[in-house]
Amino acid sequence: MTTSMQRDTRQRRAIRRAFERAARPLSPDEVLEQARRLVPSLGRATVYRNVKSLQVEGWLSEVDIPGGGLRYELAERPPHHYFLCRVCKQAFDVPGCPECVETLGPPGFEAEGHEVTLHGRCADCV
Amino acid sequence: MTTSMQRDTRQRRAIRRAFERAARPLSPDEVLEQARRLVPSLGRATVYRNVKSLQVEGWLSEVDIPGGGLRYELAERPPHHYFLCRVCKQAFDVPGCPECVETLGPPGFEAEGHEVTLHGRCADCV
DNA sequence: ATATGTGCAAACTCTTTGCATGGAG
DNA sequence: CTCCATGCAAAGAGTTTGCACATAT
Repeated sequence: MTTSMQRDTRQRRAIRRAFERAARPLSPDEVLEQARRLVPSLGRATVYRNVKSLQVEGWLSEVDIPGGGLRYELAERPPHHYFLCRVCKQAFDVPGCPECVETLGPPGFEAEGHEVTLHGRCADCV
Repeated sequence: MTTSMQRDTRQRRAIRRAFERAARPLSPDEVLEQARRLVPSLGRATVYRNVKSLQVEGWLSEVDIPGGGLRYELAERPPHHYFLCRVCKQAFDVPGCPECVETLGPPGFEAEGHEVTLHGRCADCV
């Protein structure tokens, strides 16, 4: 079981760098592609392991976008939602959060959180 | 390529029955379990093929719930959203749809639709 | 020096596809 | 009787894990 990841390796630095440079949530493949520019020999499993451990440390948060698979982004950001482009398949941040949402739950259900995802075409794909 | 499915088989009837009886979106495994009560020999691939073709016919619609994988439900229902219970992993319908949501998109982005998912504990798991 | 992280390959989960057989029409 | 749909098993996508070797400390 891998949860600690205390050592500062080239691979781990390259993965962190990818997120610091990205303005949007990244999929594991996007992280691999970006980080391989710095460490070409980087393996897929290392990306998965580091993304998982950076999550446990609270540095990354997981974003599950309907129809878009898993993504990750810096955890420090204020609560917000996502826009998935159906043309280029990239995910973007949407600032703000409609307060009204959690009151929708059926009676007797206890809502602890919510996700809102828009989909359509991004500014570059319109 | 399977898209037509014009014959009325025992398997297909059992799969339709499962959805007609369900009050909530069903995962492929839930469909298999329900439909096997009527046709024990039913195979997984048949569920996937029929669910796909019932979708193409417009009888089912696909529901992709963050953290909950793919589900399907009768297409006839009015637009609504979902509640995923983190304890029993079942998905439930949430009536209504906050109008405010699609205006959130960044400028230049064209939103064509949206999903809203609540998560927490359902009435049975509170 | 030594324990931890990496890279590869195999295992796993979920879904799709190829093919011979069973059954709807 | 003729094709189409089924069931099985193998193949794919995405993710996780076991193990020997490399390397940060």
